[in-house]
Amino acid sequence: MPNVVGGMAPDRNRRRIPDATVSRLPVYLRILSEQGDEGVDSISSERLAELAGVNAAKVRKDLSYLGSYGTRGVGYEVAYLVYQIRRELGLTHDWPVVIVGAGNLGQALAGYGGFSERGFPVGGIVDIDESKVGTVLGGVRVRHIDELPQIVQTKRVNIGVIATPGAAAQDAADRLVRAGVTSILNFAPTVLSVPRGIEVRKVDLAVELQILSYHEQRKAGATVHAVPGGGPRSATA
Amino acid sequence: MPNVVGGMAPDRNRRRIPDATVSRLPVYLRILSEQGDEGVDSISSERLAELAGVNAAKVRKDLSYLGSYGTRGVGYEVAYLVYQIRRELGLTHDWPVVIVGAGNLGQALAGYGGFSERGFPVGGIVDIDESKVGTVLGGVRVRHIDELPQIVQTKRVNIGVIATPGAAAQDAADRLVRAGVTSILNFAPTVLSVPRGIEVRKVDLAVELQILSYHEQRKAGATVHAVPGGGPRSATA
DNA sequence: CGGGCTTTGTGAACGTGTGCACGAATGCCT
DNA sequence: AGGCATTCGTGCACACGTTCACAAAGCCCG
Repeated sequence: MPNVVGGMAPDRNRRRIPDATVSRLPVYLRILSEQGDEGVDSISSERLAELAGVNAAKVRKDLSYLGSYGTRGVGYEVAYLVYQIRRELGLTHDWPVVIVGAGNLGQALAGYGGFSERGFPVGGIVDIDESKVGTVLGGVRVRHIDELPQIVQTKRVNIGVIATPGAAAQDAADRLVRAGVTSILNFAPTVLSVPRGIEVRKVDLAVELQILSYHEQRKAGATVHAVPGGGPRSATA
Repeated sequence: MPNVVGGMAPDRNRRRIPDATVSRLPVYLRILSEQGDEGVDSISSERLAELAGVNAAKVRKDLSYLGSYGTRGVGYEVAYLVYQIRRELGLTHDWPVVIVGAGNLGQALAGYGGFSERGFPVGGIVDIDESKVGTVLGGVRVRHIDELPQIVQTKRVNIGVIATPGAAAQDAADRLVRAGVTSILNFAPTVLSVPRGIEVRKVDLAVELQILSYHEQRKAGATVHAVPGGGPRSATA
């Protein structure tokens, strides 16, 4: 593991990478992979920044956390950067995921090929509804949620995806945690409560749309000056 | 309740709400709506914070931006807060959306009822593939992408949803902007370049999974204990 | 009616993230 | 070989976000 770079403290550098940086590394990775495929083998922070839609200094600072060095006056070697980022993100091997919920979203996720393609093969899909069990989605048979522990163990699954209705999400999370999953990607519009050490990320469609709505409303409000009924008419209690 | 805030500047309070706060308001709104449905009519910042999984002081500061005041010693009136947040987020009327891309994801989005339910009815779905045109998804007929301007105009659409493959996303964005859309929700793994004033939000499955992967990899590296399913079986370098 | 209890609203401290600006390192050209 | 152009790495200042801590404001009870 210590691929020592000279006399500097080797692993000391591998300490905490800021969250903001971690969330940008996948973007850099995708761009660098594309550039690599196109035959580009060296890239400057400025070019990468342009492609990623961020500031060049930010790119350099982000990359500096990797301990992966570029060459001054030249830039970064694309292949080496790709390797470093993949390594830091833990993408040197596959992470099978298990999907809970075989409804609309679960089906779409299972059918979406980009999952396994990017190193996250669907190790299983489960649903609580007996009538869904047995159907095949994206080449994977839907199994009953009670089989979750078994799936997680045999397939060495660390990541669970919750694609249930909101009301069922907490139960799904509990089951996932009990089965041994330590990271959860939650598509349900619910705040999950999980034990310490379990990583949860939320993708909430409604929240995103409502944020956009806020900005739209703001634009509209700036234009329209005299809004009829501008104040709260009554408490409506 | 004296909801008429006497001498204070009324609309002066409509200053910029911090981004971080805007992104939490939808969460508060959902929780408050649920609480309201359950008959709760007053709630403290502490309780709301617990349900939202955040700090109580943060809740109070967030709500203070609304200019909507609680009652000291008591808490916030649920119905009034709901009204205020909905108003601030621009949710007092519907925002029809148009979906670009009738593939796997587009179909799932169209079929997902929660869209219209939450005030974002699907005003149209378009695809560039002639063979998809005419099929019906979630009660909406797929039309050709060339009809985008017409759909946007007649349905008064401000928000576009990109559900295309990555390679087609920039073109979709360009078409949406040309058609008059000013907010975009992008599901494609691509950094979009859009004119100033166009709001873009990104939902990237791969990025989320890779962030989780990072944390998993980190855990595995820190605690190397031989629990089955606990760590990466081999580094596979 | 006043004291005590509760809970808000917010100033201030702290932590995180961003962007500039510049020294340092490297390659290239003469 | 030396100078020049380029680009990285990073110290620093600033902006933004979070959390604490406490005074102010209201309710309740005796």
